[in-house]
Amino acid sequence: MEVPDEIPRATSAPRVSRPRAAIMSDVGRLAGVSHQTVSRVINGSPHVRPETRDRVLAAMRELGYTPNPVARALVTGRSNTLGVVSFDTTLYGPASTLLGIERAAHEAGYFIIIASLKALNRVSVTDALERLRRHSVDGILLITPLQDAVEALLHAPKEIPLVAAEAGPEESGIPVVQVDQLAGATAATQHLLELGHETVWHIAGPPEFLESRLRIKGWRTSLAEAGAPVPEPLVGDWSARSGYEAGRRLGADPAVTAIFVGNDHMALGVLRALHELGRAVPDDVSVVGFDDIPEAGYFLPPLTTVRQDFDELGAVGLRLLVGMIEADGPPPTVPPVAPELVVRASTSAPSRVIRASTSAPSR
Amino acid sequence: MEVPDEIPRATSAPRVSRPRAAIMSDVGRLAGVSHQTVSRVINGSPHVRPETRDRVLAAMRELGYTPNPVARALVTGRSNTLGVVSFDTTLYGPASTLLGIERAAHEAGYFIIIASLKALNRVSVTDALERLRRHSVDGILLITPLQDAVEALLHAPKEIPLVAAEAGPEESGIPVVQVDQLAGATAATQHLLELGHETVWHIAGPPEFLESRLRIKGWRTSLAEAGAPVPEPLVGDWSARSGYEAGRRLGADPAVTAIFVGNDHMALGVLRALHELGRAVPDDVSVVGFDDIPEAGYFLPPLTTVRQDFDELGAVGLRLLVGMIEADGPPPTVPPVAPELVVRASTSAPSRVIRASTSAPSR
DNA sequence: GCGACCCTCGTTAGCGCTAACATGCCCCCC
DNA sequence: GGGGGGCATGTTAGCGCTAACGAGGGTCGC
Repeated sequence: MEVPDEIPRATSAPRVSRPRAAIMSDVGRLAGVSHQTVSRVINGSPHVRPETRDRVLAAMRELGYTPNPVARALVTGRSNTLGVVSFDTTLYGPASTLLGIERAAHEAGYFIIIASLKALNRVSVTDALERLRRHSVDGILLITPLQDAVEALLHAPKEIPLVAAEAGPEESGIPVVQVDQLAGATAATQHLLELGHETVWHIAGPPEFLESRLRIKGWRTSLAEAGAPVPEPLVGDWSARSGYEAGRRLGADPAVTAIFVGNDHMALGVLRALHELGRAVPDDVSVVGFDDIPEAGYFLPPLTTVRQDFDELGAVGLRLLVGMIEADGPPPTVPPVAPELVVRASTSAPSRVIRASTSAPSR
Repeated sequence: MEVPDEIPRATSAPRVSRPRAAIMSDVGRLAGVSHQTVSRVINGSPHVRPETRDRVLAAMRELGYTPNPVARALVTGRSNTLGVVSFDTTLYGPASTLLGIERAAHEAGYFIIIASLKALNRVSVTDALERLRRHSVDGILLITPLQDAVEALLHAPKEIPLVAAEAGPEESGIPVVQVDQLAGATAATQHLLELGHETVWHIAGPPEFLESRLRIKGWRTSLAEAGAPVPEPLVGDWSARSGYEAGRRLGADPAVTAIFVGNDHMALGVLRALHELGRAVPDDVSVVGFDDIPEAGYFLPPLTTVRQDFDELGAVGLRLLVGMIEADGPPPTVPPVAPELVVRASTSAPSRVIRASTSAPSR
């Protein structure tokens, strides 16, 4: 090995790695081969004699050598790094998806580099894509639940593999992974309808979110198919606070006996509003949420909700992306991840049906 | 400009960037200077005539040139990328801290590359550090709330700037940013004591977590200082479920009138357990949480809790790290982020004090 | 028995950039 | 007015790696 000399430097700058890390030629020298042969061993070339390979491997071990990914990226244009464009938010969905992505990336041997955006619009998404591309990521995964982002994707560069998560229909030609929102909303609405409720009210998420629209659509369709009246949906912003406010309004109307809420956090606010109004859940009003956050089972009462497996979603997205990168073929279409209705204690048959000012026993 | 030729390739592999991205020499050629001058312009060297600079800038714009960060990283060893070692979990604290880090990194012009770990132990942390280092990150931020991780840090490489978040005392000589756990636990406990409770029970987080220990310590000290009896703390795992179980046990004891819970999620479980046991909150039992998650204000009843500004914590940590990288000096000591007691509706004076089997009015 | 061919290596040339030195050139001073 | 000293630039040499080609030696065929 080289002398790990301790030459006192004139500059006080703490030079990185005093015992400078071994490079390929060091390994080659120690193993008595050229650096190129070392490269062959590392990249699993078949044209290396087994005993040479062993010598190289031993030398690598002895020197504690690991290849420099940056140098490799410079020449190959590949970096074993994936970009994730994420909407800057604490929202449960994107955060959990990110987690699933990370986990799967780690398993697939990729690093994740994150570009988190304050706003999701055409300019910011395009910019993030470009920055990531310049960092020579091998592919990019987008967590882009907003309509505006979809528009940016229409003009996305074609040279780099892209996968969008939670990004709605494949208008952009970019492969999409998503949870089946329609199925989820339908399951929630039908559950309430089957319980005997005359109709189901809805507190939706912000209209910019594709999920909001899809859930509204699923809810509305189910209602229409059942011949139930379709009330005007209220709109929240996913927060418990907005759910609380919507809950106060809805709870004041005695005709309301069943509410399908756009997510669990808003549902929590609804629960509190209903409690304050003296409306018992589920006896007076049934409530269904969406997401199945880990706490949902501990609400008062435990919340019936639609489970979205974000972790799985992220993993599916990542595997699709890695597949596109490594197989280099056309992206396969991935079926949406199925949501699951989790029935707990916030829903029951209506004890009575009150319409406007008329009250009558149900059925 | 070169001819962006469309030579049909023998290989069917979709070669990246057909109209190959401009490089420095392209810009130089167009501006009539050498590539080195372009480099000078980019790096803000003062030794460039203003009109030359303008010509170069114009050429860059015309070609849509952006420097290749990988090539730059190879030669400088710096990449404008920061590594984050994060405990693989959905825990609110680490997740929020990560978010704060991202936000601040973006502002500081850095990318974040994440190494998320399944387990936090010496081997995994050391390995993550090494992998990140090889990717030539400029610095590493660790979100390592576990004791085991601290031990790994003791043997961390010294060549690369490191900052630990939520990592307890600076045993390792690595600068740490954290929320003042002792102050938070003290505030919670004293609040309950001042309300007139004889003592305060505690449901702690897992003992591997440094925060758990610190909060126990703060709680215990406050109790001791007030001359209040110190009950044995129960132990949960941060989940609502574990809080529920601990709550069932504690709630069954009529002597328990005040509980300081290690985090809000467990507090939610406690609230449900108490509700099931017919113990009113706050009339029969007061409950204080920790974290102030966004939903805490919508629990039934709204939860009194200790607010930790994780977002700020992440930002502070990142700024410290960037400071270390760019100033190259010794890391300044950063004061812990102050927690804040948020009083809501889950705490009140005890309506009566019941000791073991004796009942007597409070004071 | 000799050319064709494959296997196993080595040598060379970059990837796109920055660092270090070299080169003119103008200005200024004694 | 000639040399020293900036200034603005160009030239060269890498960073550590892979790709492309080349070379030596053995094997096989006819």
